[in-house]
Amino acid sequence: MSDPIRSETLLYLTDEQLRQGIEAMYFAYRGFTADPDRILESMAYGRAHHRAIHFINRAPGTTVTNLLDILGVTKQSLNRVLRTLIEDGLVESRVGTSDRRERNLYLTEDGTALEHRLSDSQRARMRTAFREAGPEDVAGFRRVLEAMMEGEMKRQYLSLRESGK
Amino acid sequence: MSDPIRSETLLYLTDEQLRQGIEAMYFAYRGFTADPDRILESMAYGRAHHRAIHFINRAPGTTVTNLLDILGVTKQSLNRVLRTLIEDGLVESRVGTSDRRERNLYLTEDGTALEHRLSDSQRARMRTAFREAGPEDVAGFRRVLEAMMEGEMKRQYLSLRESGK
DNA sequence: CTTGGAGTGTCAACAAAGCTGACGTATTGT
DNA sequence: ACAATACGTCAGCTTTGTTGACACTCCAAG
Repeated sequence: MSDPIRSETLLYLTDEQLRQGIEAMYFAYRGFTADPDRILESMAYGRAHHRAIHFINRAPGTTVTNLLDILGVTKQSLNRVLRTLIEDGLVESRVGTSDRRERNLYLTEDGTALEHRLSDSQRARMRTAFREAGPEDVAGFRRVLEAMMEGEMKRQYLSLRESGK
Repeated sequence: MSDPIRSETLLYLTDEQLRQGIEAMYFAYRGFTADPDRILESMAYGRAHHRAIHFINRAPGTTVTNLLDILGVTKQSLNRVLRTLIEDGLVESRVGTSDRRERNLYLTEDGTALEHRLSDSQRARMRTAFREAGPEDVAGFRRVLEAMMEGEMKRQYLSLRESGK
């Protein structure tokens, strides 16, 4: 407290700084979801469909249980979303080869097309923000976000990150 | 493209890097809301109540219209939340002094107490993440988030930021 | 002083997306 | 043979968002 160096160093941890971080997170997340939301609302879909499509594309052949773990919702909730996507021909559900109780999920051609539209718009905003900020800031952005995740989610994030080529 | 320096510098803008940024945002936001959500679910409240309480605390005496602008919801939706908070004695709605059509919103003692519980838990996580990352990373985090906001929301964020002592 | 419009509150009806609980079926492994 | 697992589905409830309509208060301009 009386150490000027220490209090200087820790200025970024004041309640006011933390509050600004909280509000930044709130407003930025709204920007983050705004573009896909606009595309989705023109169809009969919502954010839940987007999340399912994203992670099926991310890990083709994933099982329903795996998707439930990643999304952290109940199977009833996921099933409602998944059913419409399958009915609309965006997602294909194939009986598992090794374990035939499982269903492996894949995007169809149409599903892939929608995924591209959605992720293109989201990446465009992310790219603009990243370019505006620069590589150093992006590294900091990533480190802070990773430190903010809960244990189990962080594990899943890192495992997706690792499988990402 | 054929310039090695340029392609080196722009490596952080590859689609894979952007996708990881998107997933980091998704998982981090869930961590970000997890603690307040746990507190709120024990009462009859949800995230919408939290947001109202946060911004009323942030700008005491704010009007309903101002709050609508910040939160980006319809007045019917906000009104439902606001009504329960007023009934439960957490928020006070005073008739405006200069313009008596307006309602100035304030937290009561109980409202302030709940605000503290909520923001304490959220700040604790933010503080841990900030400390884990360090001041440079936090600056980057903030700059990227600001670049990610939509125009109108960024305006509101900056104006809150400015009024923050 | 009247009148138009802004700020607010509220009613009804509806939708998206989460939840719990219960049950059925197919399949697997012990 | 039987218990456990993976999945699907029915029914019902909650929160939080949406439209549309209407009433009231009040300010300001004509």
